[in-house]
Amino acid sequence: MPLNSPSNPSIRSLIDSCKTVGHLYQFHAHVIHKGFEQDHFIVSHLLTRSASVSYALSIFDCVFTPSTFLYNILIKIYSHKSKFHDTLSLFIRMKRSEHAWPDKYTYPSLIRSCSNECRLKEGEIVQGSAIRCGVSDDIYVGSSLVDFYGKCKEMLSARKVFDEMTERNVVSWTAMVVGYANVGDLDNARRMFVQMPVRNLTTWNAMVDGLVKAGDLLSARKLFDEMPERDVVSFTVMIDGYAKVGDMASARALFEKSPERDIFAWSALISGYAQNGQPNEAVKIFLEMESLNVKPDEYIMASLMSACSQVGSLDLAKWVDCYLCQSSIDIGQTRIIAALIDMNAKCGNMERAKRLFEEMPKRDIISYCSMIQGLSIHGRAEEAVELFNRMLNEGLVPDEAAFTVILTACSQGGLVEEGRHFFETMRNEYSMVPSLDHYACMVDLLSRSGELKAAFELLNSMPVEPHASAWGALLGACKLYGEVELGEVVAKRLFELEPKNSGSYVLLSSIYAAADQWQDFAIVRDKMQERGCRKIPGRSWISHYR
DNA sequence: GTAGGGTTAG
Repeated sequence: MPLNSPSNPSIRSLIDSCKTVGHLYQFHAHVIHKGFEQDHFIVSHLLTRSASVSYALSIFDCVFTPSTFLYNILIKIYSHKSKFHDTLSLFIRMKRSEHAWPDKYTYPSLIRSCSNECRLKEGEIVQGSAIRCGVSDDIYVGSSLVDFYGKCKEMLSARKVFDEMTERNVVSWTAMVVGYANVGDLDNARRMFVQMPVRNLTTWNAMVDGLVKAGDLLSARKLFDEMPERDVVSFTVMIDGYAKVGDMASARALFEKSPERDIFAWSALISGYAQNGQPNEAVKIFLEMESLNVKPDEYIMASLMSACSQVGSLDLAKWVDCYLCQSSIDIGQTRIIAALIDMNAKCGNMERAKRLFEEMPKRDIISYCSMIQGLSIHGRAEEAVELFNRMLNEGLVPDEAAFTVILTACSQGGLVEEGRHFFETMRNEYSMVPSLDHYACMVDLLSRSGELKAAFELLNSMPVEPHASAWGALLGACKLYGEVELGEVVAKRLFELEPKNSGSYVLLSSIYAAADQWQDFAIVRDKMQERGCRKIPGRSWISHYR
C-alpha cells in the first residue's frame, strides 16, 4: 500500500476504498506500522469510517494529544450510538484536556445526546456551557437546542431559543414544527409550517407525520398529495399511518406506488398486516422482501414472529426461529426474546419456549404471560396456574393483561376455584378494578362449569354494562345445561343489545327445542325472520360457546 | 490547508 506522505490527499480515497470493516482494520494496522497513528488527518478519516463505537474509541486512544477536531468527531459518533453518560464523560475528558477545547462544533452533538434521552436538566446545563463558550449564537447550536426542548416537550423554552436566534434556516423552523407536532399542538405546527420562508422535503415529511400521529389521516393524505416531491420517508409515514388505523388496503396501495422501498417501508407494511389480523399476508410480504435480498432487522423479525403466533403453525415457527438464529440480529435483546418465547409458546413448541424463558437473565411480566398463555392454549391450565404463582413469588406485580391471561387459562381449563381466587386477588390484593374482559372471563368460567346462577349474578353486579359476548357465553351454557328459564332472561338482554345477531335467536330456539317447547321455538324463529337476521353458518361468535 | 456540528419514518 503506497503510504509515504501521511497527509497525502489520496489518503481519503484509500480509506474510502476499504469496503469492509476488515479492510479498515488492515489499513489501521498498516497506519500504525508506518508510525502514522498520530496523524490527525488520517485518524479523522478512520474515525468517520469506523462502524462501531468501541472501534472508534480504540483508534482515538492511539492518539497522544487528540485535538478539538478529533474530539468533535468522536463525540458525534457517541451522540448517535451511545448512552448519554458516555458522551458526557467524553465531553468532560475534552474539557480537562490541554490540547482541546469545546467549540461551536462540539455542542450540537452533545445537545443531541441529551435529546435522545430527554435529559432536560443536563441539556440546560449544556446550554449554559455553550453560552459561556460564546457559541450560543451559532445557528447549529440554536437549532439543536430548539430540537432538544421540543423533544423534551418544553415548547415554551424551544420557542424562547428560536425567537432569540440571530439567524434561522429551514432546519431551525423544521425543528419547531416537529416540536409542536410532538406535543400534539397541531395548530402551532401548521402555523409554523405555513409561516416559514423555505420548506424542504424533511419539513413536509415532518408535517405529514405530525398529522398522522394526531390521527388526522385525511389531512395528512391531503398534504401528502400536495407535496412538491416525495421520498421513501413520505411514503412510509403515510403507509404507517394507514396501517395504524387498520386501513391495510390504502397502506398496500401506497406501498405499491412508492418508487423506493427501504427497510422502514417493508417494516410498516409487515407490522401493519401482523397487527391487523392478517398474519398470512405479513408472512407473504416478508418472503417477498427476503427474495429481493433485503435483510430484515429486529423490528421486522418481531412483527414476523407476532404474525406466526397468530397463524399458530409449528413448521413456520421453526423456520423463523432458525432464520433468526442464523441472521446477524442480536437475539439477546429483550424485545426479540419476548417475541421468540411468545411465538414458540403459541405454536406449540413449549420446550423451546421454556428453554428461552429459563435462560433469560431476568424474567419480566411479558415473558411470563407469553409462557402462561402458551400453556393455557395447549390445555395445560394447572401448569399455567403454577407459573402464575411463581411469578407472584418472584415479586413481579401483575398488570391487567396478566390477570386476563390467567383468568382465561382457568376458564379454558375449568379451574373454577383458582379462577375465583385470582379474581378476588386482583380486586383485594392489587386493588384493581376488573375490566369487561376480566368479568367476561369469570362469566365464561362459571358458565362452563355449570354455575349459571353465579354467572348471572356476576353479570348483574357489574358496575358497567357487560359486552354482549359475556351474555352470549352464559346463553351458550344455558343451552348446554338445559336452563330454559334463565336462558329466556339472558336471551332477552341479548336481543336488546344486539337485535340483529342471529346467534342469540338460534341459541334460544335450540334451548326450546331441547326442552320440547316447539311453540316457543316457532315464536323465536318468527321473531328472527321478522327482524331480518339470518343465520350465518360458521361465522357467528356463538360458535365459540357451542 | 486537509478533517468536525443541527431537522423527518418503527
